Amino acid sequence: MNQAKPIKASNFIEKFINEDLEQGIYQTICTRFPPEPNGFLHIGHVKAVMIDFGTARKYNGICNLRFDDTNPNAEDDEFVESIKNDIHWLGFDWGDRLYFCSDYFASLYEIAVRMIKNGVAYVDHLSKEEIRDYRGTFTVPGRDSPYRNRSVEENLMWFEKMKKGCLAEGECVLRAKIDMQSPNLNMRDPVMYRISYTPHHRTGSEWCIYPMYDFSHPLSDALEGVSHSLCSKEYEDHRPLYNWFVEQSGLEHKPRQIEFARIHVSNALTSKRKIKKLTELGLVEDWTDPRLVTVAGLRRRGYTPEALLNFIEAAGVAKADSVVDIEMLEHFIREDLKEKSPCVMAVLRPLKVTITNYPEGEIEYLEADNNPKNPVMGRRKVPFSRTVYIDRADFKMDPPKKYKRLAPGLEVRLKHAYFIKCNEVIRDAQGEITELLCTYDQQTKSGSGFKGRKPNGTIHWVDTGTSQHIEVRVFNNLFKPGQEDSSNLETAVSPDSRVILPNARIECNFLDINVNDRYQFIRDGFYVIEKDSEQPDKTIFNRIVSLKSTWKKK
RNA sequence: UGGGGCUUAGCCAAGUUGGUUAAGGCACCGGACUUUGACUCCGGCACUCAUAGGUUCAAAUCCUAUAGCCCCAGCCA
Repeated sequence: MNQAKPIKASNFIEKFINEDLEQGIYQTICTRFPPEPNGFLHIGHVKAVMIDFGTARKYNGICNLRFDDTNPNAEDDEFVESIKNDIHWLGFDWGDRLYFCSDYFASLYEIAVRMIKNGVAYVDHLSKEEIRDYRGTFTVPGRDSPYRNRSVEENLMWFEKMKKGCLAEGECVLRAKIDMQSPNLNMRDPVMYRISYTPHHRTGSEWCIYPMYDFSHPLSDALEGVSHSLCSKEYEDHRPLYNWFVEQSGLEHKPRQIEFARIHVSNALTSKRKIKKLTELGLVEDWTDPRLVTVAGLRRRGYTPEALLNFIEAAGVAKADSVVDIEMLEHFIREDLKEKSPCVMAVLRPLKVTITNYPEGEIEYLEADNNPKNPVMGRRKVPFSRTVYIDRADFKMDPPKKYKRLAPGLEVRLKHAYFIKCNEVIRDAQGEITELLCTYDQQTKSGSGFKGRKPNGTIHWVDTGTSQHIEVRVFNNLFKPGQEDSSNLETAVSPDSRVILPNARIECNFLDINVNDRYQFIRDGFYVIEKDSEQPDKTIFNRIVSLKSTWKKK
């Protein structure tokens, strides 16, 4: 396909791609998303997915999903399934281009043999410790291994033995012969193959030698015809090596590696290692815990793919180290859900209110918009009677100035219903407020157009007779402020990171309740429905994110 | 310490073939509106681009030096 007019670049990667296209280095764009199946995807991977799949999509090219499964000690099928599922959920598809590096083991082996024959690879019998020692340091150049100049025949023989399983783990490795004096440590004869008898999740015991990343990755890219290998910054040092292996392999196709900075989110962990640690310590349920920024956790929490994608796009692609404020993530889920999710009334901490001048036994049905911003979501009937619940947070004995809720002697509007005025407060023996006695004003009915006076605010409520009991889980930041980088995760995790409110009540007359449906609790925030796996009949509302502000002082 | 990167507001981030008042978003602060203290709307928010010099009529953009931060010494990826 001829790219006569370059697509407008929205970041530096696309600028490079445009240049390559203009110079005719590549005709079509092919990228790849190369996760190692050793954990669940998290928000950081969403960025990579978006860059890899998104760039391909933008250039009308293709993106391969390739699992970098070259280390049998870490990988598992459980993770390849979750990764595939998460990518689909995010809205991307690899079509029939699902690859595994392990599918290339035979080709890679042949290339290694060819490199031995060309004199650029050798079998080294130095121990792990000796190799480290011979590698030198940042300032001290490395020394050649005594095995570095073995004959091709000898190397071939030993490599054959490695492959056939005649040798023990750690006995020797295959190394690239480059330059032990290089200022770039990656070029000091990197290991290409090591021996491991751990069964591989896909190839079982077929192989006992496994290629290292630096060798397998560039060649997998070349084998697949990848034009642009987009990866994170820590691989910048590896680029010369990447190019060297492509060159030495004799493969025709020459992919180009371009690096970008990973995304970090404040007050969240975007490290697979640390997330894994949290699960192991039992500080979170598992990889799908809603407090985590794993894709599965965010999904359970109620985040939508759109919100995640918009967030990543807004955060941008650059090369500077950065930490994006988690408020930005929250902004995008609010924005996405604002017009999508129905507004319903719920009280998290119920407080009984009796409307003393409302006829006993009478029930009337009030009209309520399901979403005032989005009329196509329709309306619903809300039952109203003499006794209702409001939220304890909406009543104060001694209201501060500018308080816009209920207090003794003050009048507020019950959303969708009437003005009520608080006349009396009832307490129990412990002095705890148990009930409010109020009167309502019939002429202030919602929709009546009453303009006679202004209420002191609008609060939400549910009917005592018809509201439904629910369990609400409120998720706060997993970490105490500023502690997210703590090496001691046990003390960094906030005990308030998950609060369970067992007595909450919600209107029960709205639509059908389905798992994964999202609702706005008026004033309180956005919630998603989850079923308790142990008590499938129990309805749990997980808070996705709260509304912007509550009562601000001053 | 050798090598590789990075540095524009509280947080991200455009802008880098040098040329009028340095995009946009998040956060924040005013004000309007309001049957959600939400939403929406209007306004504010970098005389300055890590620092110091230099070149130029003109520099965030070019040159020089300095500082700070990140990555690399796995038979992990």
